[in-house]
Amino acid sequence: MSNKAALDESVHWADIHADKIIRERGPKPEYTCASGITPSGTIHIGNFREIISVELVVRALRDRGETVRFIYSWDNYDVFRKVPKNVPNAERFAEYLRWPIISVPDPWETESSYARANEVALESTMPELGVFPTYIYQADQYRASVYAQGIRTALVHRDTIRAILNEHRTEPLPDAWWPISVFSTFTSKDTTTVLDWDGEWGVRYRCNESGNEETLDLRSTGAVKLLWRIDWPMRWKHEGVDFEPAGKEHHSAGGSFDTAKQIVRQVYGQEPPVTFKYDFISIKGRGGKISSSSGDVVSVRDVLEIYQPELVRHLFAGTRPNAEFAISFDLDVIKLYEDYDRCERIYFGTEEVGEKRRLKESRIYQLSQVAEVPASQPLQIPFRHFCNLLQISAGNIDQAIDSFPGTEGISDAERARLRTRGACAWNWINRYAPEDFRFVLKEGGEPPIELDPAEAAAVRALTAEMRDRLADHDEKSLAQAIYDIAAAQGIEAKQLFLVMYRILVGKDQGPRLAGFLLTLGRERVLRILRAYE
RNA sequence: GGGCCGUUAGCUCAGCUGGUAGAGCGACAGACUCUUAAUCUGUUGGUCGGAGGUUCGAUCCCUCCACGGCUCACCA
Repeated sequence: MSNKAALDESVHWADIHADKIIRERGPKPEYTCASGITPSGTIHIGNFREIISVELVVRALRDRGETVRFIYSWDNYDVFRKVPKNVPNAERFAEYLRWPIISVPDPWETESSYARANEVALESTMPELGVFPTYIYQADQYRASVYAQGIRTALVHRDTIRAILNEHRTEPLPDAWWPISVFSTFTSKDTTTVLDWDGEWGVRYRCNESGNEETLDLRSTGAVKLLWRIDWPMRWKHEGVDFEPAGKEHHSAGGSFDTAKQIVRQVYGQEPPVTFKYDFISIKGRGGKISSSSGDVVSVRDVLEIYQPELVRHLFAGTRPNAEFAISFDLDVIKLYEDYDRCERIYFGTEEVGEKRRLKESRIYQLSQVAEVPASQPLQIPFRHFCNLLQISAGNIDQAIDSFPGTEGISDAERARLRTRGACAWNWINRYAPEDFRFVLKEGGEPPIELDPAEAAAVRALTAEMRDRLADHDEKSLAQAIYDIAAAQGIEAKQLFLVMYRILVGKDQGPRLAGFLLTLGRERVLRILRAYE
């Protein structure tokens, strides 16, 4: 599947777009794929769709032998417009309104700025997901006057740009409109009025609060910034962007992508990048869109605590970008882990499916890998079973792994992956699993529960079975033995199950008993049952 | 008002460049004298939103319409 023919046949959206980029942009020694966002709030899983979409296309291009530059632009020179709800001491932060977010202190007091805090939260999770963009910080770029020429070009074509923007506006932009904003060197705020431009590098403005006026040189100042709708096409030109997707809010006629396309052509003399539109992601059970300003968001880290990295990639690789989907933390988690495991078995041929399905699933599996595809099928511990093993081991992940048959000889890498899955399973059990899924194993020192004579005899018989003949049993035969014991004592099997669960976990139900007893093992079962012998 | 997307079995959705439809779940039946949306087997199930058009042939292309949703028109 890694050969070229298979890639050409692939109908995966990442491959289709990779082919489209090569076709439309022509052969290039290096393709630039861009992504970016404003770190003006917690970066949530919806924002992540931007990065992962680019990542998957980048992967597809590289699979074709292309060299790719993957850039991620943080617009940390954006304006601090409102104080998010999740910020401590919110009232204290009101004074920073209209400052560039890179100049707003970190409310959590660990990073150099509010913007940086949001950036770090995301950047720190990307390596786990196998995503390694080159980060570009807009504030650094502007402050170093890297975009001076791009700004000047926008000023030269000011009328063209205004006309383009006016095509879709209700109110036309005024004559005094300029494609730039200025951060006052007196107050740090963007509450300024551009007064004039000298036709070269000089921009004169007035600080609305202090009343001061000043002329800045674009080649040396960092205070002048392009407005968003112009900043975007300017950067396409500056970075030579070949591909950049965008959220659906940008892709309507008159939206920012639409006007950026015209501006990059008419002002910067370059063709707009290949693109596609991606839809929003919602959170199942919470309803509605994710709002980063409300503070109640699901971050990438939150998702990684329940879904191992391959699952996260699988979620996005397996869904068309223009389809909305809801991420969920309920019982769906089990199904999604099962889906991933099936996808893996299909890739390795241990589960038979039709050829079309196999090709599709195989490609999704490849794209879901954080690094290289494993050489052989890794050992799978089903998520649900893992949850049971972990509860038996009271959360000891290695112990849970060791109790699973076949884990003796696994490689370090394989064990590492299982550990990650185990951590997710344990988090899920403790935070999201329905009560029915949870249990705490008894130790054996508790006072015995009351049993009638028949129940007591059945429990004794089962204890003896575990002590003397466990080695003879597999799950099926042990299950049969349980029935036989119940029948011999004249009680319903159901009653014996109930009693056993009460003894073992103090609840009326639990994992399927025969398998459960086998997993617990002779020693452990006998310890819990010793008061009933 | 502009633009985009969707409308396929009860539900959630697949259906590459056109050759009269598939999966999972559900429902129903049976099996397992046990259970973690239990598992297994089988059955059921669709005028592919509507009307035209192109074609030997359209779920798939074109036009129009209906319904649903999103988005832009302020900022980013």
